Amino acid sequence: MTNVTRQQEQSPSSKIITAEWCDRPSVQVAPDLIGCTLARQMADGSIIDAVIVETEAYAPADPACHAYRGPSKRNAAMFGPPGHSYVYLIYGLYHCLNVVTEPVGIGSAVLIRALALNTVPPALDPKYTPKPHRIAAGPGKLCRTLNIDRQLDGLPYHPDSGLWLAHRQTPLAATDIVQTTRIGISQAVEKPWRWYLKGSPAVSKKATKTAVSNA
DNA sequence: CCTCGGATCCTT
DNA sequence: AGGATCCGAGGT
Repeated sequence: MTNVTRQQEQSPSSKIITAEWCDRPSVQVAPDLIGCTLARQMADGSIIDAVIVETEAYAPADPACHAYRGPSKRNAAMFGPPGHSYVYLIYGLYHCLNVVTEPVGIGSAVLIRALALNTVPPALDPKYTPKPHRIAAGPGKLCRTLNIDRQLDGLPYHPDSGLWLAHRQTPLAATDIVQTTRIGISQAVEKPWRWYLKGSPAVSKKATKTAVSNA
């Protein structure tokens, strides 16, 4: 914890993202998160921080959204306060990390799909890292790299949680963000609710392949 | 209960 | 194109 405090003092330009900032529709928050920082304090106390380079929005009336059919044990965090996490298990072996948006009672969130790491974690199995810049290029991969699982479900994004968000340190032009359709879903496939940082080598594989729009 | 399939990823 | 591997949702 003292490490975290010191780190914040050293980087006054990295302003923490608040719950209020996340209290908007997910389709607004998702593109705004591109270029922002996700930070994670690991078990050994070290801090990994990374630039968010790919996001997807999931909305209350969206059939692809886990909250579409109302609250359940799994998706409870989506109906909780904005600026908290929603972490779930997918395909029995990967986890996915979301930022909850909109007020309590409204089920919406932004899926973090890919990160460009500023610091490379020391003890990561080399067999998972043939290419260092792709270590977090996908929603399941980034959770594996940052050691994120359901223990972190429903926590506020805050240094005290060991997981937090910070605003962009430099402005990003709208033309640097590409908007396309979402990945891996079978419902509402036409909604253009995926955004990624143009030219980033860390966007997920399918995203690079499917890349269209903007120019 | 039982079955189906999923906001994935890696290997054939 | 298929397997790993768990569990929630929805129907019987």
